[in-house]
Amino acid sequence: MIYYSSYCKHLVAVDCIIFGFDQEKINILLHKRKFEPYKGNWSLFGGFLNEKENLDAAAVRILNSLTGFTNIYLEQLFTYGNVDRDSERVISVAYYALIKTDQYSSFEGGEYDAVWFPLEELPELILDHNIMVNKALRRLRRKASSEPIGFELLPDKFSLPRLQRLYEAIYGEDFDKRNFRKKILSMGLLEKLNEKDKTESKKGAFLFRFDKDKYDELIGKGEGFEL
Amino acid sequence: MIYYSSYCKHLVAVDCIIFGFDQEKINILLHKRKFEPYKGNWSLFGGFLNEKENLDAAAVRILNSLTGFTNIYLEQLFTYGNVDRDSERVISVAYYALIKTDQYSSFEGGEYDAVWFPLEELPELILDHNIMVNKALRRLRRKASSEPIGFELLPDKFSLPRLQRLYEAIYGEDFDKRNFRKKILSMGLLEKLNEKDKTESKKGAFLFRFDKDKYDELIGKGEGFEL
DNA sequence: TCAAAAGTGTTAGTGTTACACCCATGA
DNA sequence: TCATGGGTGTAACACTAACACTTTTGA
Repeated sequence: MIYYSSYCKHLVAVDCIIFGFDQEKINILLHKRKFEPYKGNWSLFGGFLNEKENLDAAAVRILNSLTGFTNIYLEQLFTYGNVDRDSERVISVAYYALIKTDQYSSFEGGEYDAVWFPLEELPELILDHNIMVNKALRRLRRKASSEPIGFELLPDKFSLPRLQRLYEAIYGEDFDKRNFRKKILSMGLLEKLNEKDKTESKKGAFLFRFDKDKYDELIGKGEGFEL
Repeated sequence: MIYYSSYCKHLVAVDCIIFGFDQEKINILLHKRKFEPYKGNWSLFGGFLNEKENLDAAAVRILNSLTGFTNIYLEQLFTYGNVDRDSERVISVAYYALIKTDQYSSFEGGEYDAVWFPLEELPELILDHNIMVNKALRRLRRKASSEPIGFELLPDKFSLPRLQRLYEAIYGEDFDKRNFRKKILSMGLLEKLNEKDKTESKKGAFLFRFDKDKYDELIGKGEGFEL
């Protein structure tokens, strides 16, 4: 039985803000739009929702088809629904993604024609995409201090100096090395490995791994991640 | 010029979670659905997005047409887009609203056929509306501690005991009276009036008013509300 | 041997929590 | 006069922030 046929229907798009970390700063992946209108201008990765497709699934599909990424952290951000935000009336549901860039190293300039831009050097984007990026960044900052999403931007094994540089990049400020270690280790969520990362120093820095099981256990007890 | 005509269109709905505070507990306003499907079942207040209507405007319109409320706090919550969430494929953008219930006192049972339910006694709602309510409550809890949205649930003038009861209701736990006062007053955002509320005690409690100008000033300095 | 990054503890200060009594008033 | 809720200060404790030197090792 069809009940809602008298109501008007709308185009629904999904746009993805993709964050990556290159050991030094947070970057956003952009590409030049492939279709009209605004063809050739810098844009987030977006597409339209299909007829029998869950919203989250559309985000995964669009991300994969435009970048090749699979199995990445993806979270709904906000829905933009002003009538005049695009040349036609389109509702856009924005998602943001966190990429472990080490898994997609030789990426730039490849088949996907995507370019990483540092946060401070973003070009002008089409439509309201700059606004979306801003909101995504605020969300990333908030979430990174209350949930362990930062690890989604790092390889599975990482050194503490690298983790610290990540958080410094996210918040745009420097932290004290000793205080940072103390706090992050005191949560008991990092497993220290018997390996070192020697790419950044001669001495080498011990590698750690985020312990998801222990995190789930803490969540069960009403505790969790707090930086 | 029309570019997007080949893409499929979708029904887009707006659903509103309406919070109120009755001096004792947090309530949610519900009504029995007026149309098929699920007619007669408990439901949030919802409707469909019109053709040339901003998303926020639709939320305002729907809220007003179903409850008579005007000029209330309204914020986008989340967008629900699973294919099977309704009997037909409908994308629903959820909003939550905070009501100063004193402004709508003789409301229940009136022309709008709406009923306030305490949080702990919610009935089963249609579709994914219970999930929406849960998410709204989590959002309310998070926001109430970092932004002065609690005042949207109180009359313009309120006593500190009442403000405290509000926060206790939101978080479901009791706070120490002296610590609560100390913290909230130390922000310097409450203006003490020369009036007392004598409805709750013989002695009477001084009334305060939230000072929005001072809050905006603090925000400009990078500070703000933190409970 | 030296440059460059990794690793390590302590202290002062700040904020948080816990706690008990007097006050004002209407019934 | 007494029952009810309003209003007030302090001390222990926990957490945060500031700070400097030693270690390792490849070049």
